[in-house]
Amino acid sequence: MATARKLFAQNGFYGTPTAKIAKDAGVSNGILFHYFPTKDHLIKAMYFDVKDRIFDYSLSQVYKGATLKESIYTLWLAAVEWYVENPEDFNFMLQFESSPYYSVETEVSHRHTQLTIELMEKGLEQGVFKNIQPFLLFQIMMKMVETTVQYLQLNSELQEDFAFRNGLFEVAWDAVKK
Amino acid sequence: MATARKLFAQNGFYGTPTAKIAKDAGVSNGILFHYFPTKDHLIKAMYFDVKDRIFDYSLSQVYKGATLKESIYTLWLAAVEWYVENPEDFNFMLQFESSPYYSVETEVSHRHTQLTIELMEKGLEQGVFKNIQPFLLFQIMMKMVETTVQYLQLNSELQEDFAFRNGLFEVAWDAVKK
Amino acid sequence: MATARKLFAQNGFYGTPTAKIAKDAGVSNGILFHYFPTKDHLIKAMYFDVKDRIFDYSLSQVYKGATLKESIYTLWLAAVEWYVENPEDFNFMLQFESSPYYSVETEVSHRHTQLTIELMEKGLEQGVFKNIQPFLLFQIMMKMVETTVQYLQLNSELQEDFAFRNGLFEVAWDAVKK
Amino acid sequence: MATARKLFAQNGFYGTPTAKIAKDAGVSNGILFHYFPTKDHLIKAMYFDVKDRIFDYSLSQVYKGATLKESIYTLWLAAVEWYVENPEDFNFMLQFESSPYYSVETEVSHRHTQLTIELMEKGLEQGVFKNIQPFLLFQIMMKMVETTVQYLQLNSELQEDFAFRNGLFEVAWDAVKK
DNA sequence: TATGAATGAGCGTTCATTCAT
DNA sequence: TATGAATGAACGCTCATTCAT
Repeated sequence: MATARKLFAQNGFYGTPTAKIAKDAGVSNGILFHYFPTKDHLIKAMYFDVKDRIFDYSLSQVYKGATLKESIYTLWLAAVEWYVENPEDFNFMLQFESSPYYSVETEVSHRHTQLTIELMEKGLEQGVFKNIQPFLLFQIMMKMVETTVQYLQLNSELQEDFAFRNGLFEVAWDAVKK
Repeated sequence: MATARKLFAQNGFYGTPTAKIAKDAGVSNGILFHYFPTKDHLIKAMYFDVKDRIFDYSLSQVYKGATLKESIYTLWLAAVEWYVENPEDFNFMLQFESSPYYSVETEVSHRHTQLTIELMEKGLEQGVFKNIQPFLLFQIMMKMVETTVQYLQLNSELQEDFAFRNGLFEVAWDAVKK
Repeated sequence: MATARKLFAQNGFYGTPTAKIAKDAGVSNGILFHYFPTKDHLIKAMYFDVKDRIFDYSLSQVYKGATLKESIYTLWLAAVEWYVENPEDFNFMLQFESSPYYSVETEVSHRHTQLTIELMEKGLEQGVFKNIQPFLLFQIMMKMVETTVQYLQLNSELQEDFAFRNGLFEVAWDAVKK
Repeated sequence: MATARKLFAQNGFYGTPTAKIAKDAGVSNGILFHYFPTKDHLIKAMYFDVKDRIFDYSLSQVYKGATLKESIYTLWLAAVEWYVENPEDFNFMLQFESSPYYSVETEVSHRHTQLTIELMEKGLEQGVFKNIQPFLLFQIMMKMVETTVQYLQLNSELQEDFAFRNGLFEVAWDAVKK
């Protein structure tokens, strides 16, 4: 999957033959299909793998006793940082989410999405957010992650500029806060 | 191009053979390559075509004497409306922008982008926006268009709800305003 | 189809790659699938082609005013001769009829089968045949064709021995006659 | 071999991967090649296995002191009955005999074939058969077995109709008798 | 400007067979 | 004797592109 990630990032799903994935990974062509019955299965499995790793990283960043805004900030920043550190993951998700493989159901089923949506619901209860469905709030926040990461990729000198990131979190926060 | 748009929306760039485009369009396989030397040329031409049509529609909506916020609102709403009315255009752009065909240079070269960025610069001069580069402001606004259209596609009963759209414009506006 | 016939006879359906058929036929790999959407379509088309050619040859041999036995003899002998002259056709049919492609419905639908069965029905009406369903009578006769051709292939010195063939027709005739 | 027989009957030699045979038999993929060095060896071994079992069954049916016709009848009927009871064996033989695996030499080498041919030779000596080589007489009889079994498979309501079978033996007998 | 047959490189997948354990 | 992961050649089929007409 690591090899596939790299190649997909470089050439896209369709520009990457399974044979090349196997070759670059130093294994035989056939064995790929022993673990993933089809290329589509591989791609879907990679989606969950990325989501899982981001989720694990995010959990490692949150701490007990944080306020709601702090928690959301931590999750938001964790996603940004993960994608900046792992641009292949970012590129993969971008492709995946605008491909026929993606569905909202799949996304919502993941714990990372569920956790974030729960925080949105809490914010709605506390009256800190605009009156918008929690899934849409989630989407808005995540699109800001996307925008931020894309901009940081184009302007790599800003990648160490924490004030910049924090500024963009405030953009996201101002968007959803009442 | 209309046939290609429909097929690309249904099956993606890679899932749509040129032969099928030609067949569905009622022309011969060969003639497609008379007008577009390669499939890539077709795709790029379609990108500019969508952009052009959105731009024309947007211009038809703005009016002299509008305030800055009104102008931006008009442009923002025109994009949302266009994509809601022409979901194939939306689907096409989504695919295009996360494909290897897309580049920032291409996007910036278009008059639609340039016009919007000029408005962002004006807002910065007037001190109504946060201190963020105009291209990034543009991106944030456009991502909110994307988010809005996607949400409207999933919840089609909201497509006639103008208050909903206006509310989401305020979300976008709050994001960027100082 | 002629090239396919030759290769199928040598190596069987499964031992003959479509690429080899194309190459031996002096055409490109791809064009094969322009005329036959799949290898299976090619195989089925070849079945009807063989049947058609045997039928045409058989019709050219029968003559007006022949008695029932003469007519059946002519048909039987035409089949034997055709297969002896065209061993690839014979080999193809042998493979086809014991493959999943074959079905009784397909066979019965062909004019060659229908014509032969009609003669069997006439024989039943005239009381010259044993009381056996006409399709089974047809099968018995055809199996004797098969047996005869196989034996002639193994003993090629008999291929010019018309007395031998006639003798085997009498075997077939004795089998079904009352 | 029992599992292979079932799968070959359903999907043919080429439609049945060795992996599936092993899996359905509840053993590992590799062990198959411990007992049969190649798939071809398995198929050939299965051929002899079917022949052996038919031979054993046939011998259990013949009795001392039978006339020549009775002996032949018993052998013929034993073959028909075996194949009706064991359609997978029949299907297997049909495929095998029209495959590149089959050769006359292999067939003649089997005791079942030899025994039957000996009876044909005895009949020729006694002057009850037409003047035809014994191997060809054998083939004619066996083709009638084939025809009979195929017809019984298509018309299963006839499977208990012993008069029908006997009638078809008479067809076979009339074919070869002088 | 138009047709559609022809090309051929390339791809996803299969599967008999091997091999380390 | 047994496992099942690993191999890699091979195959059916696709499809962007070319070309004769």
